[in-house]
Amino acid sequence: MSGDDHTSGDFIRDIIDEDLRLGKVDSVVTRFPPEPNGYLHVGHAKSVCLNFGIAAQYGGRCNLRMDDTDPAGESMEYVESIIGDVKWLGFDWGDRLYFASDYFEALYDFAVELIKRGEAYVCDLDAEQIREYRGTFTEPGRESPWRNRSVEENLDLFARMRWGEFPDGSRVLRAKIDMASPYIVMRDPVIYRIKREPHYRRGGDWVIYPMYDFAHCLSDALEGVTHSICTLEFENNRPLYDWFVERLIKKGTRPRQIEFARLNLSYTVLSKRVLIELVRRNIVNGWDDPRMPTVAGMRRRGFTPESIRSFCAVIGVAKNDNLVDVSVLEHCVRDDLNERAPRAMAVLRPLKVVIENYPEGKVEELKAPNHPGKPEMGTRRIPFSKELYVERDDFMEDPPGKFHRLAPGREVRLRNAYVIRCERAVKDEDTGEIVELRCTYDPETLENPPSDGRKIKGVIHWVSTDHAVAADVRLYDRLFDIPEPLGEGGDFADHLNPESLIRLFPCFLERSLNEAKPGVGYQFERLGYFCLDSKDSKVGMPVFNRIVPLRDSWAKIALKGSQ
RNA sequence: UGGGGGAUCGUUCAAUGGUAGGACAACGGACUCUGACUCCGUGAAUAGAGGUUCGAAUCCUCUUCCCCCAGCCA
Repeated sequence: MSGDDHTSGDFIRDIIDEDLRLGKVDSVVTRFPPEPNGYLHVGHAKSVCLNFGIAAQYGGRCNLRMDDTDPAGESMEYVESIIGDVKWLGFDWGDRLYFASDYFEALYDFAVELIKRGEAYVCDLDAEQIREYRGTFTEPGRESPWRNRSVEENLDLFARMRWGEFPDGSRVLRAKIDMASPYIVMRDPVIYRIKREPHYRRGGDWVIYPMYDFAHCLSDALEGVTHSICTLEFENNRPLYDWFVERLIKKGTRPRQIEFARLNLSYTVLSKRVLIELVRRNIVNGWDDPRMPTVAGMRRRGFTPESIRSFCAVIGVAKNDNLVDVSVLEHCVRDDLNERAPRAMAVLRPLKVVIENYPEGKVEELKAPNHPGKPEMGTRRIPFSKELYVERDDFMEDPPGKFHRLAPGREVRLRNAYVIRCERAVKDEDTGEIVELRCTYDPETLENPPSDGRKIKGVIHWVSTDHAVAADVRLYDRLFDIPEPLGEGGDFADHLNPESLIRLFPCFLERSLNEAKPGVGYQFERLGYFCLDSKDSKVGMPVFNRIVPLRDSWAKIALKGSQ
């Protein structure tokens, strides 16, 4: 099942249903409002699916808005990556790509209005003083000595702030609310600061920038957003959100903020700060490293947009803090790929096999289905010859009873080909390493079970040595080796999984994989899902990423046996 | 510590006064030219204590635990 369209009610949809029923709103408008100072990750994907999913379900609209009110760290590179990622996830915002930075003039006017109402003032306290005046959780704050400037003076000062008369940090505009409020955010919050940092879109147009609490709610209102969905940490800010909106928005439906719990995923991190650090410290190879939980990383890894949407639907939406196990994500990826991925054979850790009774120089083109459950996906031809590669793991010199693979004297089915019997293993005289298997085949067993009725339990994959395509294969695993790398203090870097990337070379792929395209997942039978790497593949030297391994119940059995 | 939120199988989401259910994970079995997929089955939860009610995860009271807020970040 790869359906991501089951949108059974969550508490947000309940609220919307109620707002609709009571006539509070007559249509639904949402928005996805990233700040372009980093790449989107799977946590953002949850929000994207929520916002766009709700808009689609209610026949409404969802805007894509860059929340670019702090020029430090923001860039066009991030804007472009965000646009590409949301699009790739399968969502469409029509012509409604908006930028908070396009609202700077309107926002400035709102601030002026607030000053005129006597509800905002220019404060000359510096950052440290403002903090001291703010009070603590248990003690109320004190009023700024600049709190009661006249409207005229505030108007004049704010205009001069805008035109660059004052140095950075020397003054701020504050809302005049309540220095004793138990909501810290209501204690005369700063709404404009002076910051001479060029804006990636506005250049040096502005030296003052609005703060989130001021800009976000008003941007929502300007866009006609009805339901402003954000994460739980903004719950404390909701009174301030409403305070601005009530005062400054007179017409139309006022936006309503609803908070939900952000996604946490085990064995990885979804903190923008940490993700940036992983990139900067070269712990990973860029934002799109296939181990990254970024949308770009998952895309390069080979995850499908359908699987990510399905994941977002399956995990649900609530207000509980959560830590979703990555196995859920992996399940969604397998579930989708199992349906769509063509099958192929590839040997990752090759061991040579010589079929002693197979004619020298003979090549048969054997027929293989591209998907055992879907005949409509067709068949392909696979060359078979006297010399093959099989997986080293598929041979044991002295195997336990439950091992259904090759061992001296044992028979297995070669997938899509013959039953072979291992006669002996050839070892390197010096090292004792097994370098080759000598086998015989049963010519009657192509597309047939053995005629004498003997049961062949094992089936292994293989590739003809002369026809194989050499490739570089990268096995990816979780980035961290503990479920919560940011759990109890310490450095997350101490918990990196040393096996998060394993490079295998040379691996041998069946010939048909020469036609593989990046982004298209293949199932390498008995191994997992793989796709051609979009960046590092070269003509003549393909690079394949392992998207996710197949479930491996033998590994469990083997593990138990060894314990 | 003031305030804002939250507690349901191992994890996650449901149940909106009427049989606590699904998914993932785990375990057992069947099937199998992928030890995959699929199918069948098993175990597994209402934070605690009181109260209201014929009946409480749900309503009330108290308690406990967890998260968030004292950036001129978002």
